[in-house]
Amino acid sequence: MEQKIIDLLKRSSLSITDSRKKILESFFQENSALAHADIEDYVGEDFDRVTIYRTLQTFVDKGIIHTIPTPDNAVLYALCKDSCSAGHHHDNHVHFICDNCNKTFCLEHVVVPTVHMPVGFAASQIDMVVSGICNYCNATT
Amino acid sequence: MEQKIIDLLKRSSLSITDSRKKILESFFQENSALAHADIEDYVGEDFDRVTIYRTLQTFVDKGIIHTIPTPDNAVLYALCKDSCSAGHHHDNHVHFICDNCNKTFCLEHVVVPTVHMPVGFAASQIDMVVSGICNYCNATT
DNA sequence: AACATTTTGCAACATAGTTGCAATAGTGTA
DNA sequence: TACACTATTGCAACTATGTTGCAAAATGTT
Repeated sequence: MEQKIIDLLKRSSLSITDSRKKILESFFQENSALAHADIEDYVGEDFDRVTIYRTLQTFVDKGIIHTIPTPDNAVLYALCKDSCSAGHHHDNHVHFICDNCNKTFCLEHVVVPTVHMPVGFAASQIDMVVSGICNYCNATT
Repeated sequence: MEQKIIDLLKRSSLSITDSRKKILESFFQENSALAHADIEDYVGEDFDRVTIYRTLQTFVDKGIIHTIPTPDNAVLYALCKDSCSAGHHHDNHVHFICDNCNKTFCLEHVVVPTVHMPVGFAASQIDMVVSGICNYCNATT
């Protein structure tokens, strides 16, 4: 894990710092998308709030994570797949929010469908967020 | 307009107050979705910030307006069509955000497509937000 | 190890949204 | 129209979230 994280940082030409390692670790540890507050909880008192904001912004810029829009307007972040590179995200998959456990997942294999736009409208990006019950909650209740 | 607004409030069994009239007016006046700040600008100094928050919440509860999730996580509100009733929204249409003029529109006639969920996931609500260039901006540039 | 460059922490600030409570305005009834 | 009852509003205070400038500390390079 430690090595995987260091490799990822090097590949993105970022210097290896404690906060970056810890924050990336939180994403690999949890398998769902994380809110800023989740990360703050995970890293504990080790790092300043501001550092987390800046680190997340850096990761987004470098294509390591992407943001997810949610209906309740909380900012969520999730790891990008390897195909993402700096400034060129490929996160055209559907995001799923579980109403039960409240976790958010990337449905990597569910591609956002195209829709037919009215005359005059030109689409450049499409976000799709589905909410409901996730597979884990469905299996255990 | 005044009468249309009063009728709408009565139909929702809400008392007719100055702030409710003024805030509804802002939605009928502008044809796009509005952020809290837009409404604050529109009503000026007439009403307290808190009143606007509470009024918007009331309108959402009564099915007069609905919220729109946006990729940059600003809360937007737009008028519901008549088919919406209290606690039972039918806003299953696509929302469009113009990257040029920054306005958000309800594409009432573009229905959110269904997508095939992975095994174990049950979808209950789908939000779709498209960004690009709107018909007005495409026509004038 | 020494230096230049990044990154971090702190303080201060800005914006967004919430809550309790007293004052005010709106509604139905006589 | 006046009254009383209820709903709504404004104020103050508070929490949460996010940003910026600058000095101190850590990182990468030689």
